[in-house]
Amino acid sequence: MEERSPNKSELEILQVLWDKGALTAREVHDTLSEEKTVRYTTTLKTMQIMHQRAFIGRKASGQTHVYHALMLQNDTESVLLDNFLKRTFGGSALNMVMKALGNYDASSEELEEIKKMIEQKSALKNKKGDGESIV
Amino acid sequence: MEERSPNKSELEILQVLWDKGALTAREVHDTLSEEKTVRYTTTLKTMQIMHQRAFIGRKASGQTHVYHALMLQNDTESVLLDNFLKRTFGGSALNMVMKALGNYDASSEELEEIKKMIEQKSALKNKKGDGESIV
DNA sequence: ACTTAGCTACGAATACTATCGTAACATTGA
DNA sequence: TCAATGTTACGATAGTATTCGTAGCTAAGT
Repeated sequence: MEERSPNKSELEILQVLWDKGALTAREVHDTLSEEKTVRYTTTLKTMQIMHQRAFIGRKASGQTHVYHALMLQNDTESVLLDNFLKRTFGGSALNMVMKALGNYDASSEELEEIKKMIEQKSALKNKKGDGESIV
Repeated sequence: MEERSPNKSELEILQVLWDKGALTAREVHDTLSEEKTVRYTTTLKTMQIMHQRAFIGRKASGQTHVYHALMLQNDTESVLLDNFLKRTFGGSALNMVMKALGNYDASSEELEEIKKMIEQKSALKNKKGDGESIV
């Protein structure tokens, strides 16, 4: 089995593919180059490894390959979040959320969005508890 | 300069020290051993490196050393959170908080706690805006 | 035909992480 | 005294991550 998560540089590449869809190694590299300096063969090599690990798929198009993400962004983020949570906050999502809220400045709209989410979850919780037998 | 953050095993050790205060390598190792199997010299070696990196301090006590954390838990968690946020969520605390809320089951009390935090921040935001000149 | 440019494949160097074994020394108890 | 035990220090190894250079192939332009 040995299913693993993407490492730092692999994640960067996945994010480009999630953002822009299917791309050649050259296109991914050009995008990454806007952020950091790196050789083309480095990007290519990393993508070849990712292909081998089945993180991304590819289709031949003439002499080049067009790559696409095989991992879902949502799933990957959840796994990474869970790992990070365990590692850094002893698995307490509450602690992390509270710290995030404390450390970062959210706009009123964002705060409202989070509040809505919480009220929704609270409502669901009450509903569940209503008249249900104890399990 | 080259200030770095603790890696996985270093963080585990820091967490023990944060939790229990100043301890010998043996005591840290015994604590870690409850969770995973690892040799004593591995723990010691890691702590020696951490001492060299000034992550932890130590005082001689007879032939042994008593170690204590030099990094504050709060600061370290914030730095790690910030790194993780940038790396995985493109720096969007909102995205991460929403995903955490969606993925993990919080108790009513916890949801209430988060809600309180949000309302507090919202209030502060409105207050700030009130009658202040534009900066 | 030949040069240039772009592509893939892959070996290799480097750094970081994690782990362990061994040596050297001190302490303690029989 | 001496064997057993516990401690520090540190070299060595294995695995992972990251990066780059080179070789070989193909397409295109001249």
